[in-house]
Amino acid sequence: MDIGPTGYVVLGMLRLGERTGYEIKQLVDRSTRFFWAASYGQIYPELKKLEDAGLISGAADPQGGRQRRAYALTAAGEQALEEWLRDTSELGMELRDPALLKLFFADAIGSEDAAAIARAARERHEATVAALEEVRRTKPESDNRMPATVLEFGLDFHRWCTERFARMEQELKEKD
Amino acid sequence: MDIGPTGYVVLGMLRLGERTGYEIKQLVDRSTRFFWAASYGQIYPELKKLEDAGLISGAADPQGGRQRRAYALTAAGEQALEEWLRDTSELGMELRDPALLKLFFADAIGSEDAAAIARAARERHEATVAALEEVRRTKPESDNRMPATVLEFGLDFHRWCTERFARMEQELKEKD
DNA sequence: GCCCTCATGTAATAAGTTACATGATTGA
DNA sequence: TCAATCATGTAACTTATTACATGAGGGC
Repeated sequence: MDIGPTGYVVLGMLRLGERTGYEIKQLVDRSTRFFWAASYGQIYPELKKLEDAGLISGAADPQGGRQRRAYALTAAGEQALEEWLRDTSELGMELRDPALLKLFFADAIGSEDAAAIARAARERHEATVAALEEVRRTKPESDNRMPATVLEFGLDFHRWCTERFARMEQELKEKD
Repeated sequence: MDIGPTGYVVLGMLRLGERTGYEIKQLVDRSTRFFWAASYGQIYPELKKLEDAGLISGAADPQGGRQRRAYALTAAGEQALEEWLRDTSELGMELRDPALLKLFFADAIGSEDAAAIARAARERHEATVAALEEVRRTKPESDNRMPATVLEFGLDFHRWCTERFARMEQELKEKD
């Protein structure tokens, strides 16, 4: 059996402590989402698969009449996670940006319209910066420092994009 | 019927002149690939779909006994392309980076191993910069300036990533 | 003769999103 | 009481990749 990156997201989140599928989704949404998203449609089946493989173990943990199943990393799961972390052979960043795609073809429209694409892209990155700053503001303390390190990378990344798109916007307006 | 971004890639490539599916794939691989990839498995079915919708028109154009079908943009196709280009409502950049994902969980491994992830990521971006510089070097002349504008963005982008990952690598090594 | 490029296409598979169904608890 | 949140799960769908099959032309 082989685990995809999304499986390791689950493993990684469980390394920080026992969690339910629901909690994993919450965590993903305010942390890895910006460079690796995951939906319920992936998380729940993945939990089942990982348990079958013995990498995690789940236990019913109802709160009142509300059903709840919390999972914990097994020793095998911890080992699988660490092995994956140490493998640097597949680290290709994948970018999908409809804004760059439209700009690529934007000779078909006026440079004012092209500038509007750059402006909209800039605004999106500004919004992401604001969202990440909010995440940083409300982040719980922890002895794990890497999440914060990656968060700073994300902030710098979207700030850079903001500025670069702003520059492109200006250049497109000038060449009118 | 609605067209996805990949359909517009086809439309956009055809706006530059008559092309076969094979040629579109070549073009994509040395231009939009860095922010929007497309495989034969998408391109050929998409060509059929777009022709059925009347946005492009194909004509058999065999070279000797070698079969060949060249497509051209119709007036309706040109209009559809321009409408899509002017719509700035869906410009969300999607990033998927296994390197950032691993770094996020890298508290589970030593900071030397974490630094190795950052180093590998940096090397990948360096390779991409080299690839893009090669593309720039061998680019044909054209009156369309936007492809070059986007290429410069891509170069700056991967250069920035190179430096930022290098910085992270250093910081991880220092905090040993 | 053989390999590479040109050229078209499909089938199987993988990956992921969206929408829905279900139901309990909590707080206003 | 009503909305929001907690909680689990699946089915349908979309999107895209990989691998394969097929075959002609050009250059060594």
